[in-house]
Amino acid sequence: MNINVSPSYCFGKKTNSKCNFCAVKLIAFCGVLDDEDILNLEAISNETKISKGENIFNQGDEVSKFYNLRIGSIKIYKLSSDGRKQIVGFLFPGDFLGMSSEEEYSYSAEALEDTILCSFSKTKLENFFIQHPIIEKKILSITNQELSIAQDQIFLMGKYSAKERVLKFLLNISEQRRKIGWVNNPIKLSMTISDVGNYLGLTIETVSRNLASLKKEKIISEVGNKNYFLNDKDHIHKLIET
Amino acid sequence: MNINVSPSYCFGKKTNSKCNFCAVKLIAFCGVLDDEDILNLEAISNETKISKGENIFNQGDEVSKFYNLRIGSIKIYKLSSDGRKQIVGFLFPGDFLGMSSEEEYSYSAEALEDTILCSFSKTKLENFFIQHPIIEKKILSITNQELSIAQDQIFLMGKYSAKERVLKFLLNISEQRRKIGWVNNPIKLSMTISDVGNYLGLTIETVSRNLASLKKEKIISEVGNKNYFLNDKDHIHKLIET
DNA sequence: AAATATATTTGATTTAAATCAAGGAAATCA
DNA sequence: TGATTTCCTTGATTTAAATCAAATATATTT
Repeated sequence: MNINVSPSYCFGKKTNSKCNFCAVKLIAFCGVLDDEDILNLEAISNETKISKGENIFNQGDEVSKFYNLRIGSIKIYKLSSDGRKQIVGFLFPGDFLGMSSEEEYSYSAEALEDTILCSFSKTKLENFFIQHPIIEKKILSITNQELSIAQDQIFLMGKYSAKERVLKFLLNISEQRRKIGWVNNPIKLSMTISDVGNYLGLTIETVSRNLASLKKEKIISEVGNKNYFLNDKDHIHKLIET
Repeated sequence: MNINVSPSYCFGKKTNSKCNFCAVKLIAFCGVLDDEDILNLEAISNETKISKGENIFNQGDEVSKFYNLRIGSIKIYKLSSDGRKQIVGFLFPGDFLGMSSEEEYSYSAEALEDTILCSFSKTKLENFFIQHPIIEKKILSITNQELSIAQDQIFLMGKYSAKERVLKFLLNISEQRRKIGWVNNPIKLSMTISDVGNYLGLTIETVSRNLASLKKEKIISEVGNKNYFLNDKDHIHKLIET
């Protein structure tokens, strides 16, 4: 006998709430809200689907919406007027994006795979912040975390060798997966080697060569295309001092 | 006849307020408060003097205080366990520091010259935030600005040549001086060339050589020790696309 | 003001990673 | 399914910046 527990058969307040069944509920900014407030937040949220390769917004566009990444992954990058491009971060389920200190988005955001986001009108979410200071506090905490990650990236680019950068990148992805409760070894990469290189301040060739060399040294294994297994995490952590 | 306008001879509410005579009042986080609230903030603030070369706090220390830089300048840096050091930012009058997403400071802060800060107990300032949401909003805006600056630095380290980095650094310092209403050309540097190199991901020698080459090309002039004049800002902006 | 220490410049040489080049593997499309 | 495009790997060569080395300038201490 099967007991049907699908949302439409449930009774009570939560019946119509998508948020209560959301996979990233506990790790996203909205996770600090109680059931009642989350319904109020849901009332001002929309679902946005973005196909692989499409942009969510572009650097310089007026900030009109904030987003929460639900399914998929995103690269955020900056462009200079002479056409140089630098990826400044990768975003994964649960991550918040779109906030800026300026009126315009300070970077572009592109989906690395078919992606689903919650979108919020900037003004509506800012009003929600006023009614729910706990959310603004959470956003501040998230922004401080992002700042810390960016500073770690500055460290990496200033002080790490190519091989250390590649290995640290794999460790970071693994750690991120662990944080959101996913399998964190092996890790299947959603970005291209070209994206990895761009992010790490290296060329494609250098990343490829260093991945090859890490495989040869049995520090990592490739267990399927762009699916990497970190063989001895303790040993790897000793290779990369933090 | 002289009219004495020194604080102690003034009448009314503002008489005992140091904040009302503070040089960075308008550019610092506290600038969003009205005269009454600024007195309440002053009540929980203390003055901290730090000598050149001394640390305000160290990476890993428990966060107990937040600071606002009043006079002087600061370098913030990260250390790895194997002793590598990377400067991740320079701070100037009006800048806020000490906030972290963790319980510990995520970087160390050292005074580049004799420095005076306003210090606030973490808990007292956090309580003040609850009473004055406008302040927390301002701090969020400042943190987003810092994040943007960090992302620009990632761009610089990933895509700029040594000469571009050095020139961009001088432009950034000049722009920062303009923002706080200081003379922004020439600019006297408070940090060593070694600090500049560390921050830019270059060696001392490379910075020195590139400064020499910029001088030879008449793009900049040194008008006193570590005091640089940017000769044609429009031209320089064309050299560094943003 | 001299002595010492620290910071900066300039030159010679090395090197890690970039660039140039070409073949092979995946992914996407018709 | 095969064709086409995009992505990745590996090798040869170049190069920008690091390293090594030594002299000079500036700052600090006695």
